[in-house]
Formats: sequence, structure tokens, C-alpha cells
Amino acid sequence: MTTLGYAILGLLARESLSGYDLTQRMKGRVGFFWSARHSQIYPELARLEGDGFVTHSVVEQRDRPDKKVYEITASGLQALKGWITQPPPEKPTRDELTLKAYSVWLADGGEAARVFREEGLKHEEQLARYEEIRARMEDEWREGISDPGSPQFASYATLRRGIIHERGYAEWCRWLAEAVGGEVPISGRGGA
Amino acid sequence: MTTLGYAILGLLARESLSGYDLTQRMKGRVGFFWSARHSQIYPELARLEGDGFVTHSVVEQRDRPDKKVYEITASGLQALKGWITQPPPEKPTRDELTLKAYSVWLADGGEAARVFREEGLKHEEQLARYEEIRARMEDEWREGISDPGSPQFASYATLRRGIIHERGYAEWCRWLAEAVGGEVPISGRGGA
DNA sequence: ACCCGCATGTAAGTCGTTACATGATTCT
DNA sequence: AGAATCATGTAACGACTTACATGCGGGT
Repeated sequence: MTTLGYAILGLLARESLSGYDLTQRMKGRVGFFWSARHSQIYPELARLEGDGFVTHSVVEQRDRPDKKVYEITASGLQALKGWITQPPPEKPTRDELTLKAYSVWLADGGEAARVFREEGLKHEEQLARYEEIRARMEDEWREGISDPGSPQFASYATLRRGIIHERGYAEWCRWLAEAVGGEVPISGRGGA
Repeated sequence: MTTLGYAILGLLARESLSGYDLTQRMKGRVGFFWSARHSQIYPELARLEGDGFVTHSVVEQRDRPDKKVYEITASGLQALKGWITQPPPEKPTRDELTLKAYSVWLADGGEAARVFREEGLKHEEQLARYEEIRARMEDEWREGISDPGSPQFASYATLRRGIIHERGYAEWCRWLAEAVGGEVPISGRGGA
């Protein structure tokens, strides 16, 4: 069983979805630390069905093309449950920006500062988006969030991971940009 | 040019190394956010040499097998410099533990708490190792660290990234373990 | 007529891991 | 004699990306 398989089961455990719906949720989506394209999802769904972890039923639609809606089976739910509490295999971290930092001593200070400042901004923006979602969650799901047995709690947990990640990354970028370049441009030349 | 190619050039810009030496430095090593096995490194070195980014010379050794020592060329250094200040393509984050958290609402609270507590410990241990290295760096490289034009500074920068990463990850694991399980076992049953 | 969103697939290629393969030298 | 480290490669496989391919229905 692949990790992608469990990612799909994790979504189907919450609600039945078509391959297309799954693809939408896997598009680098908020709070969900995995991603996949439709070209990977459709074959994986076939494999999951072959293993008896999901079943599908065709839903006919008038105004749109028909779709196959996938549902998790008891066997699939069992497999998913078993996977959750198994310690994950540790995979080496690969981060291209940090790799660039490893060679930053060779670069022009100003240019390097610009890159790390820009990347820092991206993470700050993502952080802001996450904080907004968090505010909405804490507002709308007051009970769910405090109940570890609810999917809302789990969503909140992954979101928290995202917030901590972005906060730390942004902090590091800002520090490094400052250290290599120093001077922040007084007013931009109009570019991004 | 692949990212691995730049990772190798980044190491060779600091010192000339053999494929074997490169492999040692790529074994999930401290402060260096990339990794590769020898089976990937040797072919990549051949490719880099074909592109004129590195050259090698055979060094004969009496007490050990001979080795090919690779050196970065002017062209290789130029390519590396150009790469550093290019914004990296954003790649989707894939984190299996966070994915597990997304389905944690289905799991037994105690078992889940154990997993996240254990993972948290691993990150705390890695953090401790990083902090130790940092202390030594700050002690031994006092000048290098404050000079953005020195490789020591760059090493320190990647190490800082590692520290922030581990700190954030450990914090999240502790929070989640607490939230799902609560009670910490008074005394272990002897296991890890 | 053309583009966009919905909907589902296959094929080719890249990157990385695991396994296969060989050989020298040193230590026990 | 056998294990461990140094040293360099190739082959098979799996995961993921990009591109190819098709078709319906609605809006401009």
C-alpha cells in the first residue's frame, strides 16, 4: 500500500468523492500535507478498488458528465486505522531553498537577500491564509476542535502544523535576507 | 541541470572530493538539506563532467583503493552561482506524519498519543544534536559566521534552518500527543 | 464557434530507492 | 579466513510529473 493510497482513504473516510473531487482536494490544498495529480489518482483508485478498500457507483448527472463516486469499505477503513498509529518511515528532508543557502556565500549579497526576502514573503502570505482559516475554524467548529474523535479536530491539527511550518520558514528567510543583504529597498521599482 | 547536480557542485565549491566522500556527506548529514545515495551520485558526476562542470584526477593510494577526486571548474562555479539567486520552483510539501494526523480522529487516542510523542522525541533529539553543533560553530568559527561571504556562514545558515524546523516539529508533536492522548505513562515498560 | 469547467483516463519521462556486482586493503 | 571500510559502478523498480487524449455541457 502506498502513502497516496492512505491519503485517498483519509479523504474518503470523511465523505464519498469522485476522482475529480479527490483531485481538487489534492491540489496543494490547505491543511492537507500531501498532493497528487489526477493522472496518479485515477490509477490508484483502481488499485484500491482491486484490493477491496473502496467501491464505486456511477452517478448520472443531467447538466454535467456522469461521475464515479468512490466510497470507503469496512476493509479500507480498517487498513487506514491500522496505518495511522504506525511510525512513519523517516524520509530525508529535501529543501531546495536551504540547499541554495548552503552555497549562498558564493552569491552577490543583494541578489541573495532579494531571493530570501521574496521567499519569506510567500511564506508569510501562506501563514496569513492559514491564520484566517484557523480563525474561521475556531469560530465555527468550537466543539469539534476540542474533540479528538472528530474530523474537525484532525483538520485543525494539520492546519496547526502548517501554521508552525510557515511561521518558522518565514522567520528563517527574514533572518537570512537580513544577514546577507542588510539594506531593504526604500521603495520598490514597481516589480513584484 | 538537476538539483542533485547543484548539491554536488555546492560541496565541490568548498573542497575537492571523491564520489565516495560525496556519498558520506550526503548521508542525511547535518545542516545539509539534501541527500543522495552513491548509486545516484556516480552517474551524476559523470554527467557533470560531460557538461564540463567538474573534472577528475585519479589519486593513487597505498593503504587504500585508488580514487577519483572531482574538482569544480570555472564553468561549474558559474553555473552554481547563477542557480543560487534563482527563485526555487515551489514543490508540494509531502509529510506522512501530518497526513496521519489528518486521519487521527479514527485512531485510538492512546496509541496515537504514543506515536506522536515518539516522533516528537526524535525531533527533540535531532534538535539537541543541532544545538550542540551550533554551540561548537559559534565557539570555533566566531568570525566566519558573521561573514556572509564565507562557507562557514552558509553552513551556519542551513543549520539554523534545521534548528527552527526541528523546534517547530517537536512543538507540534508534543501538542498533538497531549491533545489526543493526555496521560503520559508514569514509567515505561522497558521498551524504546 | 470557441473556451471553460467537469470528468476520466493513458503514456512517456525523470528522480530516487533498493538491490546487484566487483574489488582492494586492513583488522581481528 | 572472514568481516569491515574504502571505492566505484549498473540494473530494476516505484513514485511522481508532464504531456497526450477524449468527450459532454454551458456560457460568451
